This record gives sequence, C-alpha cells and structure tokens, in this order.
Amino acid sequence: MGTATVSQRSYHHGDLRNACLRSALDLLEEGGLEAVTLRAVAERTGVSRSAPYRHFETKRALLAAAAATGFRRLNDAITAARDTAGDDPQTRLTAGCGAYARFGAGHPHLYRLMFAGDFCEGPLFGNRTPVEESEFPELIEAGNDAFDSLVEGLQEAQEQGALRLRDPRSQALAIWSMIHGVMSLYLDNRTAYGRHETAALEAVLQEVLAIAFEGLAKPS
Amino acid sequence: MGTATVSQRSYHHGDLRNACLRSALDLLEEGGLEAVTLRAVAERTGVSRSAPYRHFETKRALLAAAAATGFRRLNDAITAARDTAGDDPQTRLTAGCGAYARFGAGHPHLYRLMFAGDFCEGPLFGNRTPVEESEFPELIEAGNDAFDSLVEGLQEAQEQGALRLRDPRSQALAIWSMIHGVMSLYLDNRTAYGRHETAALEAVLQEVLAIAFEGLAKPS
DNA sequence: CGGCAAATGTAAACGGTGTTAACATTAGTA
DNA sequence: TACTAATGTTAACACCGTTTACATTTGCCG
Repeated sequence: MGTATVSQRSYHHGDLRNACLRSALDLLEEGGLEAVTLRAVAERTGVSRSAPYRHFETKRALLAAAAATGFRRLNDAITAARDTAGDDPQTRLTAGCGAYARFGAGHPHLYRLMFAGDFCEGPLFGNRTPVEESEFPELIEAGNDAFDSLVEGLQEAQEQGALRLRDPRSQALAIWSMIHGVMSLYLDNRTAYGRHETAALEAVLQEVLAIAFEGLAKPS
Repeated sequence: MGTATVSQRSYHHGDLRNACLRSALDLLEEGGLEAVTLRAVAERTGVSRSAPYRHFETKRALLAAAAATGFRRLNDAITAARDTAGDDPQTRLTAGCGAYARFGAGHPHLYRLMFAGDFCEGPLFGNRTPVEESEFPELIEAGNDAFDSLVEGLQEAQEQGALRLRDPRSQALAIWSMIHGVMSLYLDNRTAYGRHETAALEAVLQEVLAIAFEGLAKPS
C-alpha cells in the first residue's frame, strides 16, 4: 500500500500542542467560550479525546495559553498602530487606544477570556514580582508586556510635555481601567446600543478618552 | 404522630422560588460561581433536584434573577451613601462611587455575575426601548434603575454648577465605564496588588476619579 | 543494527452537571 | 367532594472534564 506520505501522521501528530491551541482559538472565535470543549478541541484537531492532556495539564491550562496568545496579539496590534501614527504623542496614544478597542470588538470572546480572571492567582499588570511562581507564567508575562507598552507611551507623552508628570505606572493603570471598562460594558452588552454597533463603542470611548486626557493634560 | 406543625412543609414548600434564589446567592457568596450548581441549590433548600425547574426555566434564569437582586442591592447602597453625604454635589458623587466600589469589593462573585454578560440579549444601561422584549426583563429593569441613579447624581451636580453641561446620560455612561473598569481589573486580579488589598483598589479608584472630575469639571 | 525507555496517542470508564419525562402529591375550586 | 392545575419526586439522558490502563512510535545507547 502507499508508502507514508509527508502529511500522513499515522500515529504521532508532530505539533499537537500548537494544533490544539489553534483549534481552541478557532472554536472560541466561532462559538464563544461555551463552545470550547476539550472534546471539541480534540475532534477538530483530529485526535482522540484524551490526547490534549499530554500537552495541557488541564482545560484551564489550555485556556490560559489561549489568553496569553491573545495578549501577545493585542500588544502587537497596539504597537503597530502607534508606530504608524506619526509623532504627536497624544495622536500616538489615541491610535493605540483605538487599536485596543478594535481588537476587543473584533475578538470579543478572546478578549473576555483574557480578562476572565480565573487563571492567575497573582496579579498581572504592574507586577514586578514573582512571575515564575504563578500558575501560568506565560500569561502573566504576556499581560505585563502589553501593560509595559502602555507605560512607554505615557512616558513618551510626559517627556514631550503633553501630560502631567506623575508616576506613569499609576497613570497607565488608571487609563487601562477606563478603556477596559468601556470594552467590558460594550462586550457584555451593557451599553446603550446593540452589541455590534461599533459606532456606539467609538462614541463612548472618545468621550472617556476626552475626559481622561483633559484630566491628565498639563495645565496650560 | 405529631400533627402538622406550621413549619412542617411536608410536600409543598410555600415559597420555593425565593428560597432557591437565596440559596443561590449564599452559594455564590461562599464559593463563587462554580459552587452555584442546581443540585447544590436544591440540596441547600432541602428539596429534590428538579424542583427548582418549577420556578426557573433554566439555570441561566436563576442566575439572572440573582443578578437582578444584586443590581437592586447595589442601587440601594449607592443611594443610601449619597443620601447621608451632605450637600456638596462632588462629595455626594464621590460617596456614591465609594459605595459602588465597596459593594463590588464586598460581594465580588455577585458583582461579576451581574456583569457576566451571558443573560441579556438586549442592552442594559441607558436603554429606553423594549424592556419587556428582553429575555430577563427583571434584570434589565434593575440595571437601568441603578444607572438612572447615577444620571440623577450627575444632573444634580450640573445644576449646581460643578460640572460642564453635557448630556448627563453619556457622562454617566463614561463614568460608569471608568469605575467598572477599575472594579473589573481589581476583582479579576489584574491590578498590581493582591486581591484583598483594598488599599490598592482605593488608590486606583481615587486616581481615576480625580482624572475624571478634572476632565468633567467646569473650567474655572 | 537491535532493543529499550520515554514520549505520545487511544480506548474506556468515572463522577458531576444541566435538563427532561413520567409519576406522585397537594391546593384550589366548582 | 371530585377534578384540575400547581408543585414536588424519581430516574434517566447526554455532555463534560478527567483518569487509568493500554498501544504505538520516537530517539537513543549498547
């Protein structure tokens, strides 16, 4: 009979861990968190039900890996937007915030998973202490990296004289809280308009950012 | 044998719906959402496994009722704090926000359930349109009532000249977003300090509120 | 090369969960 | 007092996460 072709994969998969992760992300995007079932992940990957357990100790571990992937993608989206936004620090910050919102609106289930808060025992943003002691260090690190990007943007704005000189870490935490609040209410369908009314999201976000920048601006 | 005493309840419970609701709220407070199992609710109420289904069509309906109770309690806490906060509009607003944060920190699981976003098809805050068409109108109404309290506080502050004159509904949505963002990151263990570090929560909240009031204040 | 241990995948089962169907009991009423 | 609707019970269903025992393959060491 046919000799083993390259894509045959009779028994061993070769990269099952990443394949499961991709299946989980796909299922999440298509059907929300409730669609992400280990059985569904296994079936979609074309493997037996218990195979994923060779690469993820538990379902939470798989979801944590997916959330970490989400933070890395979010960070990429923010930095890319800022890098193509010119020189004005406020424009760069606004571009980053817009990319943040676009990411959340475009991947609502992933965004909610990233902030689901059932993964980390330890804190995430602003954490300088034991990353390795956490249950899912990969997730902690990805989240902190994204936070650091925001801190850099604020420092940049401070140095160019656009913002008051305060601790940029606490400024960053305050701004992140605001934007996350907007996204959270929007994604959880709590705002005044429908779930897919991107216009409503943009309006609220602009109002919040306007208030925030007014409150953070250097008194002229 | 003993004639039926008042509390005998041999077969019919009398107020099983409220009893289940209370059991669910207790289980939620004690063990988080994962502890709220219909079986546990039934057992705690001292009733068979399928009895709750006579009063709640599904588990989601029970959780929605619990979330509505949460919004009513939150509204009560906010208005009580504001009513005992004197006359200064900003003090009254700050007192309301503090009560909001205290409620969330004191009932983290309930707060997260209220904003879990798996109940409403339609929007919640700021909604003037079909409350009855929603899947859980009780929840929509309780959420809108709480939102309206915040709007009233902002109108009050505007009338007394403490805030810029803008649409108080969009101001309220912006402020709610900010505070909810702080609470969400805190409860989901995303902030820079431990979960039960109330001091950290207060610090971030004060920073956010300071920025917000600065941004909303009437230019002097 | 040969064989052997570790890594990886499979099959079948366990307990727990939401939900439903069929049946039992009670309350309200004509 | 009989009948009906409301309410509660028991037993089962499918689905889920997880584990255990077993099968296959890979890689390495002699």
